[in-house]
Amino acid sequence: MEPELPKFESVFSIDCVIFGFEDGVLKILLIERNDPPFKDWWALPGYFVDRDESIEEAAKRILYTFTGLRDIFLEQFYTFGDVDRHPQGRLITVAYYAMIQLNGKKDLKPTSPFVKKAFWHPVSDLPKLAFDHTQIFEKSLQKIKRKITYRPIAFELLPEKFTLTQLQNLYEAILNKKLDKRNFRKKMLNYGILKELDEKQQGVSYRAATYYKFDRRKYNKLFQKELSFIKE
Amino acid sequence: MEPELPKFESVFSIDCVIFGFEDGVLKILLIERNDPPFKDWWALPGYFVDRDESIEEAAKRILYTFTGLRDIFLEQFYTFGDVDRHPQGRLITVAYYAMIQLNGKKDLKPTSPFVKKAFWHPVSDLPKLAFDHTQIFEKSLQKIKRKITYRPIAFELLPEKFTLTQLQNLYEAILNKKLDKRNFRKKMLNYGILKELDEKQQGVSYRAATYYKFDRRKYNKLFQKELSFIKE
DNA sequence: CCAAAAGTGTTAATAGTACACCCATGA
DNA sequence: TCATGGGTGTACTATTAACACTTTTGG
Repeated sequence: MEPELPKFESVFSIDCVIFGFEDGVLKILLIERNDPPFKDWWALPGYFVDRDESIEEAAKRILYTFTGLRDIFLEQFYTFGDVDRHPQGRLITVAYYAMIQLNGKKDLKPTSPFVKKAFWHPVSDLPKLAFDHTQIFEKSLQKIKRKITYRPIAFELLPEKFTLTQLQNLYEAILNKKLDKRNFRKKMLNYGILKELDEKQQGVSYRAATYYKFDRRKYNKLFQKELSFIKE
Repeated sequence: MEPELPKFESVFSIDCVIFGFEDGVLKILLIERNDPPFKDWWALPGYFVDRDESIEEAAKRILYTFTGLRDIFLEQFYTFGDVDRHPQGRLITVAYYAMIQLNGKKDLKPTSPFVKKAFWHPVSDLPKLAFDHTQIFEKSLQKIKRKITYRPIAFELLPEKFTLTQLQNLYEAILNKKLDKRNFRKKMLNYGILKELDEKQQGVSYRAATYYKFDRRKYNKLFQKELSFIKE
């Protein structure tokens, strides 16, 4: 048997960058803080991890109590630990990002007393955020820019049915550059991971676009070998 | 002024996966632990972060005291925080990897009392490691496999002067697959980031290979836009 | 002269890029 | 009939993949 060793306590937190996409605009979820430090500031949803929950569980719990959102796939992307990043002492934060279908998830219902409100905000126009959250956001954007080029994570941001133009707008919003329409469509359709639906747009005053669906099964077969997904 | 807030104390640690390359074999640096828990086990170099040092400073300090290695570029790649990953309580660990030129750095001189010895071990044949270090190593390998395909981090593992065959062997060791010699050379030379030297191998009983040097300046110009570096 | 690794080119297939007009729809 | 976005093809270039023999060197 090993001798009895002292127990230690850890204090650490998580922050979440939740991306959504609406009206061709890339947004993230912010909260207004209800408590000091940074009371009344806008911030990323984040809080302390309980001692008996995994980091991911914590991320999910905090996201739920801060926003009412559930069942979201979160991916860890970086850990921030500068000595002076929190006024109450040394605190490290494990940061996660997620991408969600924003439609139908507009009315956010925080139940946590630490949150005054939760809301979506365009990434192109972010104000100064609490703590080092601006830096955390920037790192997350950097990560997803890279990731959408080799993994089809962008589909997470779109509704079940979407048009190719919506998909292209999303890529353009994340990569922050224009793409060629014909080449984009050719490429996306070539992968064979989009299923064309019979359904078309309704009630638009221009030619109705065809809806497509992401075919996750075909994707899984195709991308087991981790191919490059789109060139930069 | 904001009201006085309670201070908190964090306990967390770092672990390092240090890659080296020698005789065509990819290796990592292990230590033999001198203290419980997992006394006498082999482990990744890692220890607690001091309260007034950044995570990266801690990683450098710990690596130095555990191995005698200095001035190494460390890159954070993941944070491990399962509830039961450490027998003394909840502990999260920020993991870093580094790639170093192994030649001339074979005699490792740990000064820390927590370390019995430090040594290089082939990755192809790792024993069971302390804590969740096997899992940490596997994640690091996954990360560098991806990274060498778009960034020339592999050069860090080679001596200043190297032959194209050495470079190819390294890629093959990391990716764990054979590459075509002609295509590999063509591609590497095409990037224009290798400088051919006048020098050739000495004293080999076969045609002497030309030495090359990595041209960091040209690389920086070329890869500002983060191109894809090698296809998988 | 043998063993061992260095070094070298071509071809075919695939993927990427650049580019402009007609189509369908509702108002 | 007009405004709006949907939808389409071709030619060129670049990249990738497959593939085998000659050269140099020391022993």
